[in-house]
Amino acid sequence: MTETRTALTRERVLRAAIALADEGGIAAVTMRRMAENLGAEAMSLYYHVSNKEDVLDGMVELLGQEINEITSRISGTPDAQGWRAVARQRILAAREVLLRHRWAPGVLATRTSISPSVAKYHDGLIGLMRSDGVSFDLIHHGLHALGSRALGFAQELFDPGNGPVDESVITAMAPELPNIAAMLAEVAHDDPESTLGWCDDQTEFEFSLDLILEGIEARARAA
Amino acid sequence: MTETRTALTRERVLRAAIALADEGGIAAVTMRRMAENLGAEAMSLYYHVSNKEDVLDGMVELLGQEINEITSRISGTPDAQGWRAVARQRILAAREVLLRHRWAPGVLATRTSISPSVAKYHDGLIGLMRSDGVSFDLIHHGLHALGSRALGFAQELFDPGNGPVDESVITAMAPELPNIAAMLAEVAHDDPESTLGWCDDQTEFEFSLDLILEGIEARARAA
DNA sequence: GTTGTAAGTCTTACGCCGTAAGGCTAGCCG
DNA sequence: CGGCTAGCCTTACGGCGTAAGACTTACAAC
Repeated sequence: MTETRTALTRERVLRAAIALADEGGIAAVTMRRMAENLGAEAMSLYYHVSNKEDVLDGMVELLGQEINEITSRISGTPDAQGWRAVARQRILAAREVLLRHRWAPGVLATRTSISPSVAKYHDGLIGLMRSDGVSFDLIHHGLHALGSRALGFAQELFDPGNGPVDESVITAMAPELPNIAAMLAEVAHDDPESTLGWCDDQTEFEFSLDLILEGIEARARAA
Repeated sequence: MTETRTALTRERVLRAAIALADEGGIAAVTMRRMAENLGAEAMSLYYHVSNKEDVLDGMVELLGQEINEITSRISGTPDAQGWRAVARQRILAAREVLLRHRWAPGVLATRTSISPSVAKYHDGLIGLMRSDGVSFDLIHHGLHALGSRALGFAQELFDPGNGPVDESVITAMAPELPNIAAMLAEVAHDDPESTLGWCDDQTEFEFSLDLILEGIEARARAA
């Protein structure tokens, strides 16, 4: 008569959250509803998840894993084609995942810490460009220009608020993120007196802005 | 002994909301706190504002006005300099306003309707480019590429969700927004069989992506 | 077999939130 | 004077995240 339910796990909790968000938007994700869908009580989730913010972090982490599973299969080493074609493919593949999880852009925009899987994704892009000879400095600016377009949508963390970049997160997992670590080592040293820490928002913004405005102008001239 | 307080108005309510958000982030904006800061009760606000969503809409509207007051003073007609220099100035000026209202990107991203003042701002940009001979088609793609960078930050409405663009909002105020109206008339007719309505997200995304990737590549070659 | 311990779950409760329903008050118009 | 309406308030409801702590099970040690 002992009705055995599948045991709760962090992953099951997060998958329940994602299922709810996929179906009803991020507002549909509440601790009570997650619990209900898992046949448990709201407070039981807190054993596997520290709070709701942790749930959102976890959703992003799983999302990143889903993206990496797909994009890692897109030729890590560009053969005949240069980095740009490969990057394009990966970004458009990531976009397809995002299109299945409409809640993701909004949630990504509110994260204050870096998701390991999302970091890994960017690490792959950096490695791709680097292997084709692009300088870390340009890669760095370029990723800012792409912004969240690198993840398949157009949205940028404009409001990090969290002060200087927490490099410890990156350096701690340097073995996993060799390219980010290498870039950080070089670019950070190149510009030690930056007013806003590693990434000067204003500088990055103007770089991107000019890149785009010039691109439009060039196309206008061509027409 | 009748203690006369300043009367509540929609504008005072919205300004209270903005003040709260400026100070404590968007989460600090609650009906009760707004009322308290105004020396009133929460439910009294509902006479001047239909609900909280309306408050957020109103905050964006005032923000747009603040931006327009500044950017409208930046040479509407480019003289010696081309459209690009003027657009750059306007966008960086808008950015400064955004930097004073850190809550704005996140709130803008969640709006489902178009704010008149923000529409007016974009109308100005369109007019600027058009007056310099850029085609509406290219302007249209270009604004998508800029995304929310046109407003001074980097974030794009990826998830309109609201289906096809509600053109009635635009056409209703065509006298106020001559350039948007003109662009819409031309571009919409140009591409009647677009699968996703007026703005094909995928097309726009790829246009922007290629613009940026090519720009990075060009700079890499130049280095 | 009994007991101790820890993991996992649940109960209860608190203070927030947005807002529905409707009451009070003051000024204006007939 | 009586009624109307604009403007503000009171009360209350159902939702939220989660703190505090009690219960239940499983298993190890004796």
